[in-house]
Amino acid sequence: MDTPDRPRAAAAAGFEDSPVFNFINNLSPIPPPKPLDTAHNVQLFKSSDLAPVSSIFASPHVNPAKETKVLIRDESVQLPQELHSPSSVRTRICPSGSFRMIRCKDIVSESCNITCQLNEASIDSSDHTSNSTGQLSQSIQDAAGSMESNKDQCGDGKTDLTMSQECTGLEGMNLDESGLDKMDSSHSGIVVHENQLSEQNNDEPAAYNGDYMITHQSSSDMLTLAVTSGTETQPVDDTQKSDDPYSCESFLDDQPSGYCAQNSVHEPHLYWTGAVEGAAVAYTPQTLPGALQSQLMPCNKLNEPKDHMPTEQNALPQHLRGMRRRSLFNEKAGVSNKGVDKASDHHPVNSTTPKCKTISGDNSKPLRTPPCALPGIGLHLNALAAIPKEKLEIQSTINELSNLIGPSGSSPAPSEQIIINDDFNQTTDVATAEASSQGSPKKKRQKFDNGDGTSCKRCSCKKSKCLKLYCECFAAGVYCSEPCSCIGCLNNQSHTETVLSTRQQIESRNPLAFAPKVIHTSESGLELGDFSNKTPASARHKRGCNCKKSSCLKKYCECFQGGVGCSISCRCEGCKNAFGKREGAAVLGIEEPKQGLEKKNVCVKEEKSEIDKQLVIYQTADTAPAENVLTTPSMVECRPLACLPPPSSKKSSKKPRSSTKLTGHPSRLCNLQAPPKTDIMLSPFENYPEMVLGDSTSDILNGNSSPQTSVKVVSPNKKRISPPRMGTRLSPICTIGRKLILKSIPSFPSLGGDVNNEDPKAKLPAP
DNA sequence: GAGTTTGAAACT
DNA sequence: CAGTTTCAAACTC
Repeated sequence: MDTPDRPRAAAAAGFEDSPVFNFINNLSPIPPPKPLDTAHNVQLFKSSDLAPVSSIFASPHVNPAKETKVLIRDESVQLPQELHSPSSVRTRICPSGSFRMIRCKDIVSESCNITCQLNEASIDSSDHTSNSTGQLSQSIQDAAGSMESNKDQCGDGKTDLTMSQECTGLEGMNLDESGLDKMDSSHSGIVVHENQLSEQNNDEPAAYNGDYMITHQSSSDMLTLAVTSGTETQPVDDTQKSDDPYSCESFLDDQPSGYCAQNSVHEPHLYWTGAVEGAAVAYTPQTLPGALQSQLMPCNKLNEPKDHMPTEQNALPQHLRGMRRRSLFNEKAGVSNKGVDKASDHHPVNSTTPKCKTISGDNSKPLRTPPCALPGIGLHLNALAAIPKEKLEIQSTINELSNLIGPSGSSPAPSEQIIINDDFNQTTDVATAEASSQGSPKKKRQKFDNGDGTSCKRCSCKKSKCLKLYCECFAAGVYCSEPCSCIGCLNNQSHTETVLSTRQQIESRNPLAFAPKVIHTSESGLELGDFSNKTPASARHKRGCNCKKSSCLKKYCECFQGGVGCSISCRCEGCKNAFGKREGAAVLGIEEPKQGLEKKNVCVKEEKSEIDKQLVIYQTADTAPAENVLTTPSMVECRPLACLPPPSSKKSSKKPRSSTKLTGHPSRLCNLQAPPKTDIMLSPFENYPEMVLGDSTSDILNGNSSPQTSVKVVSPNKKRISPPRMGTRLSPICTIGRKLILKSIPSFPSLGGDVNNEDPKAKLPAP
């Protein structure tokens, strides 16, 4: 299977001659994932192995569905983390259906969550562990076997447990992905691995990575499920996800049914679900970042180098690894923190979170979810930033490989990845910006934001008792923790019921209230797709901002804070959002603030220069910033597009946007807007996931099913992929990859069935 | 660290 | 649904 694929890819890419290609051939005997359609892969993967596809896709509403979707995407990205992060662990679904709160535990966990979720969703919602294990056991075993074999390859010499694990994990990841999304898997998987590796070993030679990747791919086909399962059930590595002392601490695992609230990551269901999802999103980027980053990174040239995991990590026990990841995630947030993060990076333990107590189980202030949680959107960025150049390079190499390989198997994935990357870039940009901005003094407030708001936050609530959206912690679906300086805080474990009830109330008012504010995913692509094929940045502000004085150049602006450009849905005035002006709206003639587009139009260019400057500053400030710069341009280009389709609009205020989009893109929008809340479980987050994943999935699906998507596929450049980014780094390769991918994409029928876009949610029965 | 600004969230 | 108030973060000094 694989070998042929690779060759194909290589051939397609014309890399046959390339040493890399040769190397790959040599290294990876194992066939890459089937060329199955990415979508199919996903389905296959899940359906056949894990759970019925229908379950996954079918029910957008249900967390599972969403999760699955998310997972799908995330998997590619996140999986790697899972591998690393034991803590990550699994999301548990609280039998009770209660919410699960995410604790700071770590971003890692989040990422894990994703995986877990996927697993759960696909496999079994009920008992992830037991079930998954049972089902997965075989796959796992297989995977293990393959992995071992791979390990050798991977090992290059470095067969550390971590490595092996990673390899396994990676493989698993890949496999999963392959199963799910080959598309992503190829790249993402690889990337992720690299990232992971990089994390562990910053210095890891590219070669190693390459090997790794290669193995990946090769093995990926086989192991797909196994890995996943491994991640959850197994701990193969870390596994233990929860087991990891660090990772989730008792919360995750221990949490009895009741509220899992404490459970950090895993259970995202309600309350937390959102957070989790968000996290996923956010993290995704991080995790994804691996893949994405790799792609993006290369393109963007993230500078951050060293932050990633120190070589030490290799030696580090799994636990530590988990920590690392966390730290990475945190990094994201931490990126903002910068210096600190960097330091932390080296030492996973520290790194992650001072704020988020990773380990401590203080009741007084529950751990917060690290940036993790949300992420949505944000965290990822950090991760990206954190990624060392080396990694980038590696990634590039990987990309090449992936391109070669990927194409054969999963074209779509790349596109998605790319998209994701874009998102990440944005996020990263934001993060970097934030970091730069936060710079020194503000650190007090530093939150580990993902952008989505999922990150670990510190609130200072005085009157809201941390039970309102004013409270970032609450909004992020995390309990307040020590870092918080809140007064009269009820957002803690001891008031779980109150928290949940409050949350429900808020959700009842606004189902998307807890959804990440910014969606990084490719949604835009879909949405954009509606408008036009050209989708620029994937990330979009869910609701849109209403900035008047900040010109969308400050954190006051959610869009800016989220690292995304303003969209049509925004009602901002004098928008100068460096990540993308609302200009598009103006162009579209959609909503323009009173001030008028004219101004914007006129000023836009000038502003751009300013923005660019800012971006540059950010970049300079942070290592990663380079991305920003790179991205910005793309962003700029994209902007208009981005503006076009606001991903989702909350039901509440911003009518026009949502309406417009909705009409245009019922499928996604519907999901977003009308979150199907069947249950509490469904919580807004569900929507979010859909949003996030949905994008990817939907996109994929759409590609298959809907012409729009197809369009996307056809013209990747326009849509998701932001040329600039691509160009920045990998350009050649990346582009090639894209092309290949794109070509392949059409083939994917995959999810279409599920996704179809239509509103899955309606279908979702709800668990 | 205190005070101001800002815009989202909440309320009417 | 629109307008106002409340709130806490973001920002400035």
